[in-house]
Amino acid sequence: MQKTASQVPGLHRASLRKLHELDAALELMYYGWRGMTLSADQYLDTVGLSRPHHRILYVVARRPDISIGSLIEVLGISKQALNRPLALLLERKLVAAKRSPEQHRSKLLRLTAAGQKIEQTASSHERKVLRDAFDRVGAPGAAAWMAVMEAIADNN
Amino acid sequence: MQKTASQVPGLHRASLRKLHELDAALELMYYGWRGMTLSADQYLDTVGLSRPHHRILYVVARRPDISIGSLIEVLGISKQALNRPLALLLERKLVAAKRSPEQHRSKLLRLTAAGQKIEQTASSHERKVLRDAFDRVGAPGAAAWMAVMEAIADNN
DNA sequence: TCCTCATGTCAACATGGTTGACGTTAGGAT
DNA sequence: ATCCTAACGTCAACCATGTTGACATGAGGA
Repeated sequence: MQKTASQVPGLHRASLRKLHELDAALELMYYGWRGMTLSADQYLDTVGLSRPHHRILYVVARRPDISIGSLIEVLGISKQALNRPLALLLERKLVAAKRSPEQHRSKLLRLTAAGQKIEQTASSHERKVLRDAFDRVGAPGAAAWMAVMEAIADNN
Repeated sequence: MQKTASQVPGLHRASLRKLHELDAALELMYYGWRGMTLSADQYLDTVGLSRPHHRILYVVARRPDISIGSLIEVLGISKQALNRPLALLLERKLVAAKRSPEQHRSKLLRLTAAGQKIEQTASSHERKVLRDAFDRVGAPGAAAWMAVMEAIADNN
């Protein structure tokens, strides 16, 4: 025994001594990311996909007819890195590619019905975690959370 | 040209159509994590370390005399995965290991002065991002952020 | 003495990324 | 018509971070 910690180590919020006032917040960012993506990742695993596939599905769902080049730019990865996960999505017909009639150079990507379903299911797992948390603190708390996250995200 | 997006793709907050009310929040979690860790990762890179090394330094700083086994448990990785980054930290004398006099089986880990310095610098980069964000929304906003993140983290 | 715990270490593998190089295809300009 | 170039495809080599499995070592405890 002597497993005082969690059964799922690494997802457990370890009790570490706080050396600075903001250490708790720092750790919350880490565990928050984990907490939001955990159930979605578990679902994705059941359909043989993972986070990079979900990232592609998420973006394509919100930018129908996006080109490969734009997708690379939005995701911030190289075309070679995009190649494998996207090829799988195309092969499994979760994403469809067509060449536009006029701009025949570019490939335009769209989700198929099956792809939409998986994207919605995976993303809704993440949204549910957020919704439950927001419900607990009310609209003002949620707005404050958004404001803080925007400040952090735009840090650069 | 035609680079309407960022110079550092992937760190840029892409403008995606919002299919759901919580899409913005979902994306903020992603970009928030990036925003918090970006400058720390850049600093770590200058000293030849990366995120896993920082994770080790962070935990050991807050649990002096932690054993290898406990460290593995807190980090949630296998001993083999811990081995390489920890070996580097030991070799570079950022972490010191001693066997305890009574519990001679376990190795006890501590940061050296050099290790402490690097840990503090890296972590303070992350804390600065948080502090600036909290300053912008005030104490109540910061408290609300913490409450939401706790709810998300404890989702499981 | 022997079992077991804590640790170390090797090998094989998966995943998600990188750079570099090169090929194809099709518009657009001269 | 020809050539340049943009958008995409693809191969190879590599790196970092993780995984399991197997096995070795060293020291306490029964």
